[in-house]
Amino acid sequence: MKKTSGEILKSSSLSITDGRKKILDIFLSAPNALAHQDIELKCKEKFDRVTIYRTLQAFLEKGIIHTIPSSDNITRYALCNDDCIDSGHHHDNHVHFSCDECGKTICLDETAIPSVRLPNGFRAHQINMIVSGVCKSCL
Amino acid sequence: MKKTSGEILKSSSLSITDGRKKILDIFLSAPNALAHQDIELKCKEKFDRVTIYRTLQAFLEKGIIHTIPSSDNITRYALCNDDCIDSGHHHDNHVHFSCDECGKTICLDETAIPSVRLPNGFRAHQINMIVSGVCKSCL
DNA sequence: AATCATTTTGCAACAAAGTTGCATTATTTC
DNA sequence: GAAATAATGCAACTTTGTTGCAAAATGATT
Repeated sequence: MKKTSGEILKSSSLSITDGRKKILDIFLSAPNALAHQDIELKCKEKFDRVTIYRTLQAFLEKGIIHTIPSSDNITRYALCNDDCIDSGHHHDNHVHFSCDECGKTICLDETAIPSVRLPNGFRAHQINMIVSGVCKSCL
Repeated sequence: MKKTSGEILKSSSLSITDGRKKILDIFLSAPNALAHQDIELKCKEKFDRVTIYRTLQAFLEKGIIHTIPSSDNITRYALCNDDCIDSGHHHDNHVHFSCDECGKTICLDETAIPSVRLPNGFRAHQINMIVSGVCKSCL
């Protein structure tokens, strides 16, 4: 069962403000990962740019959202799944997909990152896999 | 056998200039991936910032270098291997490693990206895998 | 529900990263 | 070596992200 923005903020011990609720709601209803700019556009003339930056920072620290690496150098954020929030530490072990057609980036929550054998002397802490191509909607 | 910067520029049909040779030499002797800023520092007071941007852009288009996605939002570039340059289209099918200690990013040329099965309706064109952790030198 | 301590927000100012147009200079081509 | 072409440096600008601080909102306490 899906939590509301207020509930998520509460369980992350963040004070509940209009800005945070609004931004979290945007994430909750977004089908894809969002860049800072996407959020800025959706909050047009509502909140300061700086507030959005700080809100995203706070969400990141609390593990509500995670960043998705990209070659185009735009930081995109997506909601972590519930398990991730509850357990307190991240295990976003899923593949991210970036569509060349529509430009959207989404989490393939059901697609686990396959394991990889590194050369001797390397210790892995985190693995990211970003697949680009054509998504379901654009095919 | 290793090509010189001049030879690489020639075979990519780029005119041979001091700036391009210098920047390409930096890549040829670098053990790790380089950000724009790294190059700027190594070219201190030699070339304009804009020239470096345009040179990197040209190298990218010719497939001499490739970008490496990162969560920290810094674009890093690394040489493509010879096969990649010769064949004209990229197949950088190797894992990238980013060290949390020294901050350096390197290509694990010998470590191929494992295949992954995407959900129905998704068509993959390119796959990136970035592993972060502790590298050989920092362990 | 009023008060007070604590957070959060908006503003201004700034820093860093990246882009564009244009005149000058260097490289190719013949 | 001269003409055509391409690359460079400079200035100006846009976008992205950060910091300090005063004003406003939130949460805890009574």
